[in-house]
Amino acid sequence: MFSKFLNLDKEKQDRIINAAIKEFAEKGYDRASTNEIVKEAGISKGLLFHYFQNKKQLFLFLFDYCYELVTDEFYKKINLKETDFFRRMRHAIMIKADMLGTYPDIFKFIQEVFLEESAEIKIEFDRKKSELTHINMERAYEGIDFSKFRDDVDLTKIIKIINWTFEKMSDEAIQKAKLSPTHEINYQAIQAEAEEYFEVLIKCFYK
Amino acid sequence: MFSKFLNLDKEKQDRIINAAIKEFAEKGYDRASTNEIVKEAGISKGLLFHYFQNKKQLFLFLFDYCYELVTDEFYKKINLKETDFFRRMRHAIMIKADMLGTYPDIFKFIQEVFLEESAEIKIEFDRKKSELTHINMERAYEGIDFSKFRDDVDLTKIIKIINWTFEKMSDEAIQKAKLSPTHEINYQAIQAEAEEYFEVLIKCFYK
Amino acid sequence: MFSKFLNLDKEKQDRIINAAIKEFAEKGYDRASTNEIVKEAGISKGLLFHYFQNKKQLFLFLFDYCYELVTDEFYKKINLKETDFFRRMRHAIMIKADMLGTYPDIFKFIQEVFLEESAEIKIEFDRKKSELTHINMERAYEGIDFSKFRDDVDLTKIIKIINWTFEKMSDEAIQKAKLSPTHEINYQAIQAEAEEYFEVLIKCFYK
Amino acid sequence: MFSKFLNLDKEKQDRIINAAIKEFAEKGYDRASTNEIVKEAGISKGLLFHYFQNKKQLFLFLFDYCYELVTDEFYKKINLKETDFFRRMRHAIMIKADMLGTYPDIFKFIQEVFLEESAEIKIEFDRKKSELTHINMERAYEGIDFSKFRDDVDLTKIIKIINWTFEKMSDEAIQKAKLSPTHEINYQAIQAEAEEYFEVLIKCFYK
DNA sequence: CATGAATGAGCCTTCATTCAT
DNA sequence: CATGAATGAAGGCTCATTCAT
Repeated sequence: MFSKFLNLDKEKQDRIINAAIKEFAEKGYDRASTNEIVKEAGISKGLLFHYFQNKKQLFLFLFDYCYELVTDEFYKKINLKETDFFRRMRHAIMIKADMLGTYPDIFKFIQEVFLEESAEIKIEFDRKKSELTHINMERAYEGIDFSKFRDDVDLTKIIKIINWTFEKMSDEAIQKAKLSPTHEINYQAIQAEAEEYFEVLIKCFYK
Repeated sequence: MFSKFLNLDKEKQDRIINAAIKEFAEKGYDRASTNEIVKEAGISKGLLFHYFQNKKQLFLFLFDYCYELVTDEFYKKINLKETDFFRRMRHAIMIKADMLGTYPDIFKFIQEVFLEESAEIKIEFDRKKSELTHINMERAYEGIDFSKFRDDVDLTKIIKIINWTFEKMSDEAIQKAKLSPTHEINYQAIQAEAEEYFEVLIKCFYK
Repeated sequence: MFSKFLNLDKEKQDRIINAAIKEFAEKGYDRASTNEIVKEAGISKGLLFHYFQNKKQLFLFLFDYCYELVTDEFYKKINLKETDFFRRMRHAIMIKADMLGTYPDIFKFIQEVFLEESAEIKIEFDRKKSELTHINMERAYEGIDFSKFRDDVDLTKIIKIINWTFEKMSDEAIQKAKLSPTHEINYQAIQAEAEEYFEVLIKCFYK
Repeated sequence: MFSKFLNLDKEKQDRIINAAIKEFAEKGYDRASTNEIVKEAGISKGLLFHYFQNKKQLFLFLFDYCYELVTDEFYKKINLKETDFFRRMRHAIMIKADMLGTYPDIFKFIQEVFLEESAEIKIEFDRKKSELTHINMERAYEGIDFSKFRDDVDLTKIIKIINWTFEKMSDEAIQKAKLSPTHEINYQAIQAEAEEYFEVLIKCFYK
């Protein structure tokens, strides 16, 4: 599919990828301009469409690229030896926060993908997005000691509730950041808040 | 502000409102075309801008319109005499599911508003959206008997977790519907799933 | 032609005239909006077109109105007993400067008329404009003692040169004002400069 | 800035330039339609904005283009060896009259620029225009023998008066032409009139 | 492989003018 | 007289995509 592009020298690939991610992250799918992308990447109009048939394909490629990059990085860092659910989750959250600092554009792009409702894009992405969500946390449960959870209720439901809690918590943090004057996310505050939720969840869901 | 428009005969108002809601719901703010709206509404280009100064104002009006309609309807139906948290919530979910069937475009539009990231719209809407979210459920807690909840953990956190759980559950249902061939939401299945979560939550969060 | 309009009560007439002059003065013929005029005048769209068939007729009416007002005022004030050409001219310049302070919109409007090149307006106004120019100064020569001018050259040419000199001088002053930050015309400086030109012209053109 | 455009083959450049100059000359900045320009030039809508970011930039380019063309041509033809002020000026006027015949649209466009009051254009052009005015004649004074002028009055004022005289004379000629049925300028008549003014000015301003 | 000129439909918005009330 | 809803052509401009070179 994108083999032509992948045969390019890495430096040019990166220039194009970064330019495209930045533009999509900033403006969203519809408003993103291929013109701006080629200008930023320093390549010609035609070339972009030579490698990626059209805007949609480019977006699709970028999504897969980011998906892989983020997931790889995450699993390289996560400690699968830690068997306590909450300690593992705490670590995962810290890793995510860290990556958000290292690859802000990529995260903004991914966030953009999740918010993107552009009709042209929606259907084919919805499956991908739900996959990614599942992986985001659930794949990370390898080796977890689930026996600590109370066993009078359905474990999978508890896990879902916990995940949803932290997803919503981070959504709220992003939302709050958007309303603040600096638009900056206060990671320390999030961490602190997360700890408080950890406490509640442990009390209610552990034996 | 929109007094000119509101003095129109109801039938024409509705034609315009419905056409606009449909277009925005389908395509999102950026891609929605005022051309399509006037064509669907059967009015002239100029008239739309006679009533609503510009696209943004139209969107704003529509948001307020839908907000009011949905909220009014909801509070007319909800039984504030029911003091049990989970029974009240069960009722609220049923009402919402009902309204989703009655006003599908309006709900799609509201959902669109919440996903909307168009730079032109974002800032002024973010506040409105967060207000609406708060109201959506929290205003509905009037008269609730909170003494039933365990008191070894922060009550507000529990409430948040519960709300988030049902929000995410319904998000997932919508998501699932979009991936199905008919795009139809299976309300019965949702109801059943909700009951299962109710059970878990009651067990864990009530005394 | 405009008898319908002239039968209105004076107050309404004035509201309309002032609103229209202001709009045309500010934006020029093309960019001036009849919408703004009716809004400012507090009348309905239809009424404006009831009195003045269309935008062009309104502009024409306004021109005649301003022309008359300015000329009347000027001849009321000018002292025709003064027979010395330059003293008379000095007085005329002072009167004009005065009126510019009293009726800034009207003067801006007249200036606008002179600069207006809008194809729709041009032809029918060119004659009027050249008439007005002639009157502006030349009608004011009644009773002037032209015997003071040297008689080895054509008197009419001298008069033209003198008029042109002061016209261009004031054009330059307006131009200079436009380039300054405050956009304000420095009348004292103009007066002073005029005196210097008077001196030159008297030396060269009087016997 | 306009390098894209300047790399085009000359023939297409000319088609665009001529179409644009003609449209602006005829209708003025505001009323000029980019639609008309592309139609006349036989190019697509997009292409015009590919070369010139927007209408204003196009106008700016055209101004510089005309300015250069006219000035270059003028200084190629003027004889700087002639030291007599009035003989030099007579020559300059003849050259200008000549050029007006060769490039009527360009001159109409330049005249248009000078009359242009469109708010969008005004500020950035006012400086340019005043520069051009200064150059128009004053740069042409190199090597002039000013000792022939009477020295009991300020020389710079005399020069101004002379320039203004010929500027106004030519304005009047253009004005007269516009009122005539054929719209044609009678160069012979202008020449003759100019000679008469020369006589007056020489008598009054030379020693 | 690479360029960037060229396309043209589509975008939102403005506007003078008309006409039923 | 007076209103203001209604019209629809025209405005400047953007954009993904194509194609001759």
